[in-house]
Amino acid sequence: MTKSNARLPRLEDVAELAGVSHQTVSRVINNHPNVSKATRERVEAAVAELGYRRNTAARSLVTRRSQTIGVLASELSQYGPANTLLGVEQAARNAGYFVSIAALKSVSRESIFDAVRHFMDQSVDGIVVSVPHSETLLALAELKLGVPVVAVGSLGNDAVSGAMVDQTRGAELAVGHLIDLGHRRIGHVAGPQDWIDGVARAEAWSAALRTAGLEDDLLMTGDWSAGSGYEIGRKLAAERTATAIFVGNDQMALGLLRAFNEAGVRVPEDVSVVGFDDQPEAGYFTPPLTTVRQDFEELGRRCMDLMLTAIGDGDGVSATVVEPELVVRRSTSAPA
Amino acid sequence: MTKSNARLPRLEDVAELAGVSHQTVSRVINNHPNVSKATRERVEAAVAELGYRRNTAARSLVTRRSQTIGVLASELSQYGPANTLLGVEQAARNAGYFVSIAALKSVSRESIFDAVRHFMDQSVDGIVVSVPHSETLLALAELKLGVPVVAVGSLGNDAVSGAMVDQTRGAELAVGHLIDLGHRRIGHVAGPQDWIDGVARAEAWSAALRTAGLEDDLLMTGDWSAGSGYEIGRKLAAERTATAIFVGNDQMALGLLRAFNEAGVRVPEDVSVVGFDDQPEAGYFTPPLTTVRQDFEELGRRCMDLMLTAIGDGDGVSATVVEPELVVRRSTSAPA
DNA sequence: AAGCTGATTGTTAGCGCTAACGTCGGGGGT
DNA sequence: ACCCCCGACGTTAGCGCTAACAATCAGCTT
Repeated sequence: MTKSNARLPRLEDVAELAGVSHQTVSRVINNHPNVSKATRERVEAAVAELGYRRNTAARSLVTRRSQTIGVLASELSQYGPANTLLGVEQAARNAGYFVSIAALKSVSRESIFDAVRHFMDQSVDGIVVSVPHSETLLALAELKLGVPVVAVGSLGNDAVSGAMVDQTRGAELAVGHLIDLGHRRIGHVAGPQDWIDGVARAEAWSAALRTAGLEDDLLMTGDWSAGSGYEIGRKLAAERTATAIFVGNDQMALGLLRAFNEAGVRVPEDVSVVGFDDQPEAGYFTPPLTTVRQDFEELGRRCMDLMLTAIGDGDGVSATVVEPELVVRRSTSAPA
Repeated sequence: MTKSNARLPRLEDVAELAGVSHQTVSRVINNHPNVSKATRERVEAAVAELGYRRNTAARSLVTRRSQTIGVLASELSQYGPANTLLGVEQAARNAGYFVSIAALKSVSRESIFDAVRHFMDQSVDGIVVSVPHSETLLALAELKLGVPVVAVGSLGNDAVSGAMVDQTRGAELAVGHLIDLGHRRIGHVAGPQDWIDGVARAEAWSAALRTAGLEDDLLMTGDWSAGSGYEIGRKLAAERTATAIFVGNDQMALGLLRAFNEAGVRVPEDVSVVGFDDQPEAGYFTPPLTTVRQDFEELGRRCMDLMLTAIGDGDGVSATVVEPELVVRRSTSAPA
């Protein structure tokens, strides 16, 4: 790190210092077996002395592998996607990979292709797709791009592997909790229905209600934002048909709480609210939100595990589904 | 994108098809001036026909530039840092750069060095540092690493350039608003004092109060989290010395609101609260939060502007300070 | 008409690395 | 004693690209 102007040392320089050929140095660097202990140590000493670091570009050129994983993400400013990225980054760096990102401002066939092209220009060794739009997977499957693709938030398809939090289980936890409390009229504020998680939660909510012999007719759809939750909350406060609401994420739940508060609807006395995600702030809403925790970092790590196996240097991966967890706080109680 | 098994076309292939030398193709690709219109068009046609894309590794090897910007970030799961990254990524991709990230789980000399080494291994052309710890800049200045560094959230130093939101102005806006409303006892919940923004806001709060001839003795320090805001809020609710609180960020403000609500302290009737950041949820807190908006994406874009000029292909940049904006909602009012 | 200029194109030599193959010697089997 | 094999190295040939220089040719000038 010190010498800023001088040329960086190459294999050749190390070889000279160690009194071997550059190829032997390469072998040491790459942990090839057939190097005697003595030479290995001598080379390692030379590497240390010169502060040698291998040139990624040269290596990539010949191996045709860039040691880089591309992460294609949307909604990166949101808690879930951001933490997933964190998990991926951590696992990738541990495995010696670089992480290149491309954020999508809007999800369209065009923008996806553009980002993928960006990654191919970089010859990434794999792409993690954290764009939980149903459309995305289709778009990706369409262009067969010779590198492994791992999808976040779905189990993938025949062309793409995937890691996800068990949405069905999560919705069951939420709905089950409400049913256990004695609620019979349980509504759902769903996320956009072109989002994988949005439909998954809505379907699981519906299924859980039917299984319990309850009606699943109180369904509304937001756009994940607190604002949309607020609008829906106002309607809900006016109607007062449900005694409990299962909301698709914590942010919409926040909007709901706000609307209920304004309308004089008490939570949980008048209506119970359950969120989804358990973002760090959820425990400080008014009232503290009962919600379903998703471990996004773990999700990201799992993605990277899948990626490594797909690329070929993986160490064998077990599960692809992360279990969610119910966190009970003070936005739920038995109905009046 | 179609041919997955066949070798990707190289300059040579394009050259052959166009009936020119590979160097001429290179010239076309790189927009060198001295190429006749006819050949240029012929080459471009060949490029299009073969779907040629230049090999980054080979190019990097010879030019010693990777077309990659490293973004060193911490707290990526938070609204501010995440959006800054978004701004950087967008600007970088527009300028034809790749964005590589390294997230810091904890900020230490060790972890910073590690991440920087990671970037140097990748021969990044520049590093954007979004780790608003005072310590970070020192650590970075220490190791002179032959590439430009741009710091987010500070104006940098002699070795590092920087882009920031005008924290002083932001704090003035917040405190000024409270003073205008008639408040005389205005407290501050600061962020950690080893964070640049944390001290900047605290100092500006203090300065603004003194200028107005008011006391600046009501200072408490949190860790940016809603939890810490909650703890502080409980104390504040018990003491009831201040009639208004300027909080270092929206999340701590959320905790404060929660604590006040529990303690029966009404906002804004009993005490006014101003936050900082204006994250999208702030408008849906109970009550909706008056806060100071920071345009993080713009901040990220500015960083990239600075980076481009530092690297040398910049188009001349004006300001490095982004103006904050006061957003008045319902958590502030005149004192009783 | 000879020579010069500048625009356009081609040729050559690496960038630093790894894969493939060549070499060399010593130990074990016969 | 001979041969073969295999471990431990070295040598060679690119990977695909760009920089630097060489070559060619048309259009001028004198």
